[in-house]
Amino acid sequence: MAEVLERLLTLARRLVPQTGLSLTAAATLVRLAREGPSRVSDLASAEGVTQPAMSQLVARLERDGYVARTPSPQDGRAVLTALTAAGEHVIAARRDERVRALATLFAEVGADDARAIAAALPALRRLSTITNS
Amino acid sequence: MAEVLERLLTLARRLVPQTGLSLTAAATLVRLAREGPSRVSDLASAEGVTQPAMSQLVARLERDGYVARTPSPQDGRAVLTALTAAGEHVIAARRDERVRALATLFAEVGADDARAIAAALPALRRLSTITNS
DNA sequence: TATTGTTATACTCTATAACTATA
DNA sequence: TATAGTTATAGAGTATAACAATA
Repeated sequence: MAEVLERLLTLARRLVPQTGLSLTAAATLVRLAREGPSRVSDLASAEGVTQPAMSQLVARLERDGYVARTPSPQDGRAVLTALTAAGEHVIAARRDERVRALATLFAEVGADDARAIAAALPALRRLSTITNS
Repeated sequence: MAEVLERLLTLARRLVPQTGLSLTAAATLVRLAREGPSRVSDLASAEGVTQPAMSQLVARLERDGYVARTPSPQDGRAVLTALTAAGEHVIAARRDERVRALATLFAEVGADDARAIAAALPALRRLSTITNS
C-alpha cells in the first residue's frame, strides 16, 4: 500500500503540472470554491502548511488574479480570501485537463482493472477525507 | 476520480515528509535500490525532471551521505550514482514510517472500505506503473 | 496576553540557458 | 556535432523567528 501510494504520487506529479499550479495552490483554490471566503490561518491548517507559507501563497495567487483579499468585517486582524472568476476558471480548466489525462491512462489499463479501481473510489474518498491530527 | 486523486495527494503530503526527503528524492533512492547504480540522465528521465534538477538533487543526496558517485568506466562523460548503506537505511526507515501512518489511517476506516481498497491495490499498482510518454 | 497576519531569512526544488568535457 | 554533466540564475514553495496590529 505504501509503495503503491508512492508510485501514484510519481504518476500524479507527471500528470498534473501542465496548468502551472502547485498541488497546494490548486487544493487551496478548490477549497475556496467549496467553502467560500476563508481566513489565512484556516487555509493553512486545512492544507497542512504553516501560516507564513499560506500567507505567501495567497499573495502569489492574488498577484496572478486568482483570489481577492478583503479585511474581515467581524475581526480587524483577519483577512478574507475569496476566489475570483479567473480563479474559478483556472480550476475548472485544470479539472478538465486531469479528467482527460486520466481517461487516456484508463484506456491503457484493462477493463477489469478499471472496474476494480472504480469500485474502490468511494472507500478511497472516505480514506482521503479523514482529518488526521 | 480526479478529485479523489487530488485528495489522496493532500493526504499523502501530510503523511510523508517526516523523514525529511522530498518525493523526488525518495523516489530516486528507491529507484537506485531497485535498479542499481545509474546515470544522472537516466534518473532524470525516470523521475520526470530535467537533467540539471537531477544533477543538483544527486549533489544534495551525496552531501547527505545517501549516495556515492563514481566516474563510469565505459564512458568518460558519464557518472554512476549508487546508493550507500545510509541511503538504504533512510528509505527503509521511511517505508516503516509510512506503513505505520497508513496502518493508523486504516484503523479509522471501516473493514469494508479497507477490503475494497485492498482489492483495488493490484489494479492501482498497474495503473501507477504505466510509463506515460 | 493571545490571536491574526506579515516580513525576514534560509533552504529545497525546479526550470532554462550557458558552459565544460568526452564521444 | 552530439551527448553527459555541471554551473549560473531565477522563481516557487516551505520553514522558523521576529514583528505589527487587533482582540
